[in-house]
Amino acid sequence: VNSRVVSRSRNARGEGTRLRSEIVAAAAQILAESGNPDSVTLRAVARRVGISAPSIYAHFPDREAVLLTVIGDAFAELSTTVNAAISQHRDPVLRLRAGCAAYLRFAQQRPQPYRIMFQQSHPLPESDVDSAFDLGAEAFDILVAAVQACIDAGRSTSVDAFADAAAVWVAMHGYSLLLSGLKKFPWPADEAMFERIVLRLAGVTAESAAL
Amino acid sequence: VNSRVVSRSRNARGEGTRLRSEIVAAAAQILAESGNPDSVTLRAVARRVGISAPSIYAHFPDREAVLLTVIGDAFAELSTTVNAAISQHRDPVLRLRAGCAAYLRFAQQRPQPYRIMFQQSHPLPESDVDSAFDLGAEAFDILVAAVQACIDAGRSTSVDAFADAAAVWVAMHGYSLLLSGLKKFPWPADEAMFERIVLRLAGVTAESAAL
DNA sequence: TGTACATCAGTGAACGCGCGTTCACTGATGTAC
DNA sequence: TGTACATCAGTGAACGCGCGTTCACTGATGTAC
Repeated sequence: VNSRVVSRSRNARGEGTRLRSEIVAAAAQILAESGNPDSVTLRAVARRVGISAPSIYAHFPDREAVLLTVIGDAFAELSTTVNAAISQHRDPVLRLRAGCAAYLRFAQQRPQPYRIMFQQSHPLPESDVDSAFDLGAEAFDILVAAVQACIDAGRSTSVDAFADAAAVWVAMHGYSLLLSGLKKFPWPADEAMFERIVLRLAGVTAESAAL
Repeated sequence: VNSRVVSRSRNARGEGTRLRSEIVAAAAQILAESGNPDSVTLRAVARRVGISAPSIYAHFPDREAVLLTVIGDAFAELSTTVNAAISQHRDPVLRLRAGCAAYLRFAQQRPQPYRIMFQQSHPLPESDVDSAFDLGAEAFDILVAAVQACIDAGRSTSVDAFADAAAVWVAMHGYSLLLSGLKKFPWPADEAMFERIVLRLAGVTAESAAL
């Protein structure tokens, strides 16, 4: 048993990571369809992937770890997509607009992950809530900086970038959730809402907003 | 068996309604503690009330009906409390302030029912989603009217009461959820947020807001 | 006032189900010699 | 090139659990006569 010590760590043979990502994708699908983390069961995931449930244990210690990966991926994607949108512009108002638009787009396109990302409901252990919180705080700093850049450029009347960024964020959050949740509500045009919950709350001056 | 036809309907003997309301209260407690409608099981409710699970069937056709009653009660309470707050004032700005403050207070004091009330996640059948929607729409009309009253009194610069009321609502919604969910976030003072997401979005003029 | 009986709230056992997780296993894959 | 064998991905059966719901029941309560 302990004879050969050379040749350590075989390194997965092609599968391994593939199955792992199939598991995560299936879990994400189920979550997107049901909107309920409780329905992301190991057996349901395994059925969708076409494997037996115990196979999942080769890649994740338990059910919670699967869900955590899905949510962590969603955070990473949101962060990436917002950063990409912002960095396409140099004008501070355009950067703010693009970042917020990307945020709202993500929330509309992935309503269920979005909803669960910012929900305290305890499928997550304390340590992971904290790490998700750090990710979120980092993203929020970007928003504060974007508002501050508008102030510095004389394009916003804001006198408190942090508080105004917080207002923009909560408004975007509420709009995202309600827009995807209450489809029957006679929502004003998207641009009208955007003008109010982003530009007005950020104190962007009218002539600046008009570009 | 079919001899006596006189003396119909005995009318519960004291209990009956009492047990029913104990069931609803227990379900509401469980929901408030867990934040997860799935954990409001008939067995858990029965354990808390101190009865056997099948006893619940004397008062509700199934599990879903219990949850529905809890949520319906929460809607009724929100509506009542907001209306009561508004009707304590005659000044339109004060009415708007009081109504919104009451809304935010409700959401902070009953975070879990609040969260589930406005969530599309399907524990509810279509017809009940619709009736909840009607309740919510009615409450929203009150907000629109409050904003319009400010406009009519020359206290708001708003030119679209409906769109501005929608903006106020989504912002209050997002603030409510995030404030109770992210307790570690360094939130600005409550008044600072209130000023932004209610008064500024409703277009209430500075001198009017200052009273 | 007394008694037979209808009514009613509530019980306890049982059903079938889907779940997370464990465990001993199987068969294909690649490597050492 | 051939063969023994370690490794590894994945399986199938089984466990104990909590669940919603059904069903036949029990015993207290109140009413008709």
